[in-house]
Amino acid sequence: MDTQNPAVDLVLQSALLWSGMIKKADAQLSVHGISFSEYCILHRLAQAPQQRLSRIELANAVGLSASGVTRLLQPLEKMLLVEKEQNARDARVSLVKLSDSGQQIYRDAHQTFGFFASQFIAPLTSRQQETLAELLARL
Amino acid sequence: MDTQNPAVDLVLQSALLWSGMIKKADAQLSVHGISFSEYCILHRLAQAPQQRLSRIELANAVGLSASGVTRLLQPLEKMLLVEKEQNARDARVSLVKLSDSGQQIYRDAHQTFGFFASQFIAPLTSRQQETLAELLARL
DNA sequence: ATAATATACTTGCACAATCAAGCATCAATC
DNA sequence: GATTGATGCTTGATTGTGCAAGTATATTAT
Repeated sequence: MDTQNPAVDLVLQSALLWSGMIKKADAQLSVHGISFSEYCILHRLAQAPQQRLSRIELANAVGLSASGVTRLLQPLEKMLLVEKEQNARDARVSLVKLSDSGQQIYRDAHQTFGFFASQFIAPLTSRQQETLAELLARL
Repeated sequence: MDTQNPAVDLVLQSALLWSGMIKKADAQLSVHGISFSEYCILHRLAQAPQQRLSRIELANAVGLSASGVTRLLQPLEKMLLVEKEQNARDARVSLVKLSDSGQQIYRDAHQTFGFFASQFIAPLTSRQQETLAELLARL
């Protein structure tokens, strides 16, 4: 892992690292019956003001396209982890709300993922973890 | 972007950041007619000893499955950017070699990507870029 | 009020990537 | 030297995701 351009190496190294991370996370989360993307959705919803977000907000929050979110939500709705609601002010938006069972699944999955994430960054000291977070936040 | 578990936030933030990066890189590289994954393949080949790697080595280098590499190489072979060779010692392995035109395309794409990567990490000072690379290398 | 534009989705189609299964070849053991 | 197991790769079926186009609603300009 070394060449002419250090910026290229840094970026390629990172892409490889995080694609591997997602695969491992997927494996861990599969015991809860959800994928990494689905976990991201639940996580954002759980953090949101009323456990409620529009599909577009969700798309931005998890880095997917609008259609990606539409399709990702279909199974979650069928599993009843998530409910569809309307926005009184704007009939275009279709709000997504975390259901009670959704919250339960999320709590379990969050513990699994939290443990995984901690292990993943464990090679760094707390100090280094902070530094990393700060540096990434600037990009 | 803030919750209970800093490890979770760090990891989710990173995943989002790098998935966005790949999309932007794809857009930049499209002027050369190749995707980010294809650029990664060409890049690894260009760096390799004889511009030659087995498909498995390639898969590990770019973080894809073996079948992913097989399918990714098909268009590259048709475009004649890459050639199939045999390994005298082991008839199972099918080596991939960067062709002359492949090198040409790679050089162009590499310039584009190098510029993009530099811009991408430009918000950090050189010192910070080094720190980031070191931290990521530990993960 | 009407028209023009923009936003929030959804759907059809295409493509990328995976896994599981299979084939060919090599390596190790008996 | 035959069998057993591992490795390298390809193919079929499936899944995830995106883009382009379409619909419905909202907003802005006229």
